[in-house]
Parts: sequence; C-alpha cells; structure tokens
Amino acid sequence: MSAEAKHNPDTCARILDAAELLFMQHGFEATSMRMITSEAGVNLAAVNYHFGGKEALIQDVFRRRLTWLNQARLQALDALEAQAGGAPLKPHHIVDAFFGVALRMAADKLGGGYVFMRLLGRTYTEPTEFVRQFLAEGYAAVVTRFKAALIKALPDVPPEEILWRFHFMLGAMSYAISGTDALQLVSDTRLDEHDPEALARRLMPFLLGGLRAPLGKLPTERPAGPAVKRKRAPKRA
Amino acid sequence: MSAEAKHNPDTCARILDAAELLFMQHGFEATSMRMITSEAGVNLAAVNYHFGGKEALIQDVFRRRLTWLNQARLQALDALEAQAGGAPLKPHHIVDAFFGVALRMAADKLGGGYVFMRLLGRTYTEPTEFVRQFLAEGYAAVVTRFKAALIKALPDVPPEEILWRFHFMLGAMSYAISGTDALQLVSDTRLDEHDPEALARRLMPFLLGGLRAPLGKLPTERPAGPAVKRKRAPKRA
DNA sequence: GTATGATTCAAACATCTGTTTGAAACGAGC
DNA sequence: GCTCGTTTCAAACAGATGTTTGAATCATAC
Repeated sequence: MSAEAKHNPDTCARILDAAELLFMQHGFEATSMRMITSEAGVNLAAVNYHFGGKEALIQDVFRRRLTWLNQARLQALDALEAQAGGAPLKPHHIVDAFFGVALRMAADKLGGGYVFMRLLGRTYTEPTEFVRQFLAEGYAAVVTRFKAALIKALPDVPPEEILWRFHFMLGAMSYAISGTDALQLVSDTRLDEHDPEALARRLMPFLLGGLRAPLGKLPTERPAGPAVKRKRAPKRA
Repeated sequence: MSAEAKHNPDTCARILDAAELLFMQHGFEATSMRMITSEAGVNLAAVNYHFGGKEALIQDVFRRRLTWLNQARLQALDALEAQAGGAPLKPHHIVDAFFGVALRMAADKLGGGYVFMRLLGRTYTEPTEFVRQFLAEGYAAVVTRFKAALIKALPDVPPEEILWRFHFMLGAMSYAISGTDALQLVSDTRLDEHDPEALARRLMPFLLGGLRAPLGKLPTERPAGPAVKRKRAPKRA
C-alpha cells in the first residue's frame, strides 16, 4: 500500500528516501533490503510489512515522484496551449515544459528531487522488465501530448524524426543530470556544476539546437528499388 | 589473463560473448556466473579459471572492444588532422570521427559490436566504482584529443561549454544505441530502426545542431563581471 | 606406451539474498 | 486496570550468490 491509510508514514518515508538514494547509487539489483533498512534505520522486515516486497517498493519509489513530475509537465503544456489559443507553440517553450520542469525538479536537492531525477535517468537504460512497463504506463500520455505539440510546432521535421529527436533529448538530459559523475569519467577537469540554473542554461540550447537541426541528407547513391546492391558503385575518388 | 597466452581461446571467447550479451541485457549484478557459463556452454568454474573472477571478466569484456574502438577514433582524428595540415577541422568531421566510428561499430551485429555498444551505453549511467575508473583510464587520452580538436574548431564556444556538450552528445548517442527498447517505452509506435546508416543519419544532425547551438543567455540580471554581454546581436526574427 | 601440463568437471564452500514467522512493544479507547 | 489493532523486532527460512577444491579428462611430447 502506497504509504497512506494506515502504516507509519515516518517509517515509510524513511524507507523510500533510503531506497531512492541507494537505487540511484548502486542500481536495483545491487541494493539489498539490508542496505535499505539499515540506511533508513528501520527493521529488516519493515519493507515487506509496509510495501509488500522489493518490487513493490521500487514501484512506490517511482510513483511517489513520477506522477507529480508528469502532471507538472502536462500542466505546463496546458498553460502554453491555452495561452497560444490554437496557434503552434514555439519549440523553445515545449522543450522547457518537458525538460525544464524536470531540471527544476532536479534542482530540489533537499526535497530529494535531485536524487530521484538521477535515478530516473539511469533507469531508462537499465530497464528491468517490470520497471520498463511501469514507466511506459506513466509516460504514455505525456509523450503523446508533447509529441503532438512538437509535430505542430515543427512542420518541417517529419514526425518520425521528431520522435527520435525526443529520444535523443532524453538521453542528453539523462547524462546532464547524472552529470559530473559521468563527466569526470570523461575528463580530468572536475566540473562541479550542481547549480541547476547553470545546467539548464547549458542544456536547453543544446536540446533546441539538436531538435531544430536540418535533416540529414539521404545517401546520395541508391537511386531506386529496395537496396539492390549493384556492381560496386564507385564513390568520388 | 586476457584470453591470450595459454587458455583455450574458444572457451574464453564463448564466455566473453555470453557475458557481453547478458551484461547488456541484465546489468552486471543481475547477471550470475551460472547464467554466463550456462549460456556459454562451459563449466561454472571456467570463468574463475580463465579470468580469475567476475570483476576481472567484466574488465576483459570491455577491454576486448574498447581499446579497438578508441584507437579507431584516434586514427580517424589523426587522419583528419593530417589532411587539414594545422587548420581547424570542421565540427562535422570531428563528431563523425568520434560518434560515427562508434555507430559503425554498433552496426556490426554479427561481430558483436552492436551488443557491446549497447552495453557501453548503459554502463555510463550505471557506474560501479571499479568499472568507472576502468573506463576513465581508457577514455582519458581520447577525450583530451577530441576536446582539443573541438575547441579549435569552435572558437565561439567556451571550452567548458564544449566539454558539457560533449557530455550531452554522449548521452544522446547512448540512448540512440540503446535505441528502440527505451523508445518503445516512450511511445506506442514501435520503431524498429536497427539500420545503422539510418540511425547515423538521424543522430548526426542532432549532435551537430546541439554542438553548434548559440549559447544560452545569461540570467538577465547580474550586470557586470566576466563575459560582458553586449547589446544583443539580433538574429533573424 | 608413459609423463606432463593444461583444461574441464561435479561437488562443496561460506556468505548473502528476499521473505516469513511469531512473539514482543506500542498506543489509543474505554 | 484491560483490550485490540498496529507496528517493531530478532530469528530463522529456503534459495542463490561468487569462489574454491580435488579428482577426472584431454592433448601433446617423449
């Protein structure tokens, strides 16, 4: 049961906080119940008592913040569309409604939004089957709405291309939030950029630049037909 | 020992292939020795005999392909710089030397490059401590070289910004390769785009668009200090 | 043939995993 | 005082984990 009705709310919250942090740091499988309960300062059996098991705990960790995040995104989009009154939105605003909201949530270090967004970022590429399906349900409505808005806002970009670029943007944001840990992997200069404003100021132009980039050229050769490989098309040389 | 000298090379290769695949699918912690050895069709003790343990196996899984990948990247950059003869390279070519090489490796489905690139993509955000340090060593030289080339090629973008955008590009590529699995999470329309040429044609423009995007405006207040912003160069509306 | 070293194999190692249990402690209502 | 439902707790559960062991098998050289 999701931390309401009966159940000690303090114990539940402590478990959720500890699990969120440890899942972010070590992943689901590498985080044991004993790590969680000892970090939370509760008895080992508490997780099974309050949540029912490890899988249910994982889902509640996401549920606690993901519903809020996606609702905030939809509300931001609603506000934009209401203000525009039928006219296509500016890509800049759409991107901000989706990614800006997430970045501002990640800015909330004390409230735990920061930890959660990092957890969410790494969960995209580490999809345990039941977690993937769980995430898919929560995201279906949001992605549909934003995809439609982007298609309307970018009539020059084919819809299929927009979906891919959406995907690429998710990747860039995920890395942006995972942030310095992965960056120091890639560079000796440690960039302690945990200022969310600055991060948004870096990421947003990148996302928009990629989203509105001119389309890639089709391969010049291959004139017609389903990829019949002819003798050996001589390239320039 | 890294699959050379003594040791049955067939057994070692089968273990590496199985481990690579299972690590990509389930992650390191969730993949047991018994899964690996049974998938490879070898005895349970074979991993410890040939590699010394699970951690050493993980490192060899990466070593097998990562050194080749990064050397190919450096060679591509070498060729570009030799051809340019001191002149700054075109960003398009630098990006292709780094990400294009990776995408072409990912295109090698039969040779295992595809599985490996997906594994590598998800490993960035799932950094077990010892794996992170291991990756950092392999990447240090490459990133240094490419960062320098990009700084030279993009004099308008501050070096720090370039490093971040490098990071964002890594994220986008990681998601691009993790590809459809995460995308179907985000959309009902299944995009079976496993054609690497098409993927590169989608990703490259996105990366370049992000890399060359105009800088984000500083917060409007904060008048003085470094980076004095002059009036505001008006672009086309 | 035998001898030697590398490789495989089944079995067991201690330790950790998620979960369950039943009794103890708690807190409010009366 | 007592009772009742909720919550905590230490202990144990069966099963899986990575690793080790010592004998069996193999290949090769003599």
